[in-house]
Amino acid sequence: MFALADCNNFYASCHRLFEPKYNGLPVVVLSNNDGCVIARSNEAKACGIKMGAPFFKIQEAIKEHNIAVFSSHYTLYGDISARVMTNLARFTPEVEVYSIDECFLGLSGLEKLADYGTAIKETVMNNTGIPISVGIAPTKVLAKVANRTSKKFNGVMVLETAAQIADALADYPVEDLWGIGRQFSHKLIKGGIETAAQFRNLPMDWVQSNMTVVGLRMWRELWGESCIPLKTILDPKKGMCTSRAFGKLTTDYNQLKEATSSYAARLGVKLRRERLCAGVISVRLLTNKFGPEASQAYPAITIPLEHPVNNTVDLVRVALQGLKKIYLRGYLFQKVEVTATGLIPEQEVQLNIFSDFKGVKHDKVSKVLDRLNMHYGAGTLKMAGEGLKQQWTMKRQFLSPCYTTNWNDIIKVR
DNA sequence: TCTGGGGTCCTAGGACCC
DNA sequence: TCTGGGGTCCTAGGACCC
Repeated sequence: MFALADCNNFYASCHRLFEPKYNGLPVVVLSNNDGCVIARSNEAKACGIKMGAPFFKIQEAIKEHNIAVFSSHYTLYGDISARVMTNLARFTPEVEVYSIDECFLGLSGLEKLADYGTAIKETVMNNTGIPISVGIAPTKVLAKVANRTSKKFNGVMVLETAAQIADALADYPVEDLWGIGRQFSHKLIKGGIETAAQFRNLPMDWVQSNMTVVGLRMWRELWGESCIPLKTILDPKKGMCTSRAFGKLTTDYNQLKEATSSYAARLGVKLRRERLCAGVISVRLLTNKFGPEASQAYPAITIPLEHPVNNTVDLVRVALQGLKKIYLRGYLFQKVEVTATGLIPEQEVQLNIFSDFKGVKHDKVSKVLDRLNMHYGAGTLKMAGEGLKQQWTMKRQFLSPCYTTNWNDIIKVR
């Protein structure tokens, strides 16, 4: 049996944890650049605020219902997530942290599953203050169904017998199944398939040929056959990307240079943290996709490196070479993406007989950079090319204090 | 004015091998 | 008139996830 533990309205709950005056009131959390809604408290959902709604389109509702608004704050969520996961790991050695707010648990050999689920839920609430829901079932796809259904009741649901499963699937919307996205749900609903039960009754061949082996796996899981194992060991990463929309669109080459340098440097920090080196760097510029057709451009370049690296100096240099080649005058760019692929572990990097790699010095500089920034705070020391004014940085108008990452913001208890 | 960021997996098709 | 059979590797594109 599998359990899926899922934090309720996670980002909104994180903010409430430090500002309990918002308990019971509508709260929304915005995406980067305060672009759109990515988390809502139950009260905000009840006000009709939709997931993904652009912030500028819901101003009236915000005012009308007096909804509290927060910019997203990922360091905070990361810290709270770690607390939740640590508590979940006390219940079983079989743990798969599936996302920042979700965790699969292997519950093989256990009895009284409903009681166990309740114990998990209450422990996490007591120890972290974060409300969670627990769904328990023989497969991961069914555990997802159980979890989602549980939110309508008391937050714990076990689907074990064939009758319980059939009952839960009977009116479960097909588009809410794990693995059914926009495209497939559209196709299915057009064909009259609206519930999970109807989907499960489709012939296997149809599912296989229309939805590939991925769809078939999901279909089998709905019949109780476990096809998606618990992943307790993380796969090595295949790619790593830093991409962020600017606070303001720009045509200015110098601003793009600053942003590209800054994103490449950030990528370096992420690579070094995981002790990986990049063999290939890609850079892409993007215009605002909501703008008129004629103003669109997505120039990109992929640059194989002679020598895999993770030091900031080399990464920034290569990324800027790429930018120079792809830059187009006259387009209003909204975003730059810097991606690392061909990742290999640091200690497996081979010297290339034909390259005159002189990165050893740069590697040392990066180590010093990381140490200083760790001690004095991110951004204390950076490359000159990242710029001082940084007019392109993202908008975060409703940022909460850094309760868990800045001594000055730590919460005071009287 | 304003519309997120970071990933995974699968398939088809082309280039290449013997 | 007719033009093999098996592979691997890579990339682009499309689907999905939170």
